Amino acid sequence: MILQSSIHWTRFPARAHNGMHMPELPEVETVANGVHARIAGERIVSAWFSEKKEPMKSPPALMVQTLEGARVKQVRRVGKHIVFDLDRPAKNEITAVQWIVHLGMSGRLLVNAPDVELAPHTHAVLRLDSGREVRFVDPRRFGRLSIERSATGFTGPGSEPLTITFADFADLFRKRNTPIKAALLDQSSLHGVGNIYADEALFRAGIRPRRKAGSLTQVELQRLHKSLQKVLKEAIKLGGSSVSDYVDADGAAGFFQLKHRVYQRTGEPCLVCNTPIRRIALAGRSTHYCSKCQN
DNA sequence: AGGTTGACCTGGACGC
DNA sequence: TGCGTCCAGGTCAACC
Repeated sequence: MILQSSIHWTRFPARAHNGMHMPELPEVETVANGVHARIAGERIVSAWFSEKKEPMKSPPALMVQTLEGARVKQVRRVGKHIVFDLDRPAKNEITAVQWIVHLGMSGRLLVNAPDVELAPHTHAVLRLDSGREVRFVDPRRFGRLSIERSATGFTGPGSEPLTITFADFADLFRKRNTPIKAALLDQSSLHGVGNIYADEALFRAGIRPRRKAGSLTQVELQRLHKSLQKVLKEAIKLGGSSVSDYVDADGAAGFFQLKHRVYQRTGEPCLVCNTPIRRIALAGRSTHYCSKCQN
């Protein structure tokens, strides 16, 4: 629908939104793919970790011991985690060995030439045999770094939103008494969905964030399943267009917000019905919705 | 047991 | 300029 009079609307003080990091599923996938394209097949010559304890979920000594000498087979996304599948020199082990990176709220994973100055809040540096370095930078230190060793490999806390069947998706919400938005954010059922895409998927499905998950009808669940997968895939596709320099230059700034229909649009007119978008607090997060389009 | 709330951190925007 | 307040893409432990 074309909004003929859009230029007449008062622009709310559009909080200049530093859209530099967006570590939800589409962003994490973009980063993982970008790092994979740059370093797959390379060997890690040495590893260094900062003294800050917060981002270290495994002991730094264990991470150094595991990473040094290992070859990076693959870098991929699982939920909101970035998984480095490692090949180790003397592998007489049956278990998979992986380095797991979670970006938290402000984490960044960079591939830099060694002469590029270390950014403030750098907490990990892996030097590769090409001479380049993988660097983990995280001002807020909500990110997490760990080693995973298990027979099955890291599978994440929940189900993958992109591939889950409708039947399994519906089962996640059937008996739950929590608001649907809180249920979408619960990583142990569905992993990868964060605050932006929860709001955006609920808007596209026409469902209010505060509705009890268990109260959704079959039709509403179908709309939600479809909307969620669609919005995540669309975001990945858009992120993908800036993959070429994202890890070097955080070039994704301001990109996804072009597609936001409710997230951080408080007070601005709904793109469908012109009703001002509302903002409420739910599950400790700011939540945005249209009171007319979502029921 | 499932659901809810605050704590964990830094830094940028904004108001006075 | 400076200082206080609010806010941020995420989890968890500790409650009820």
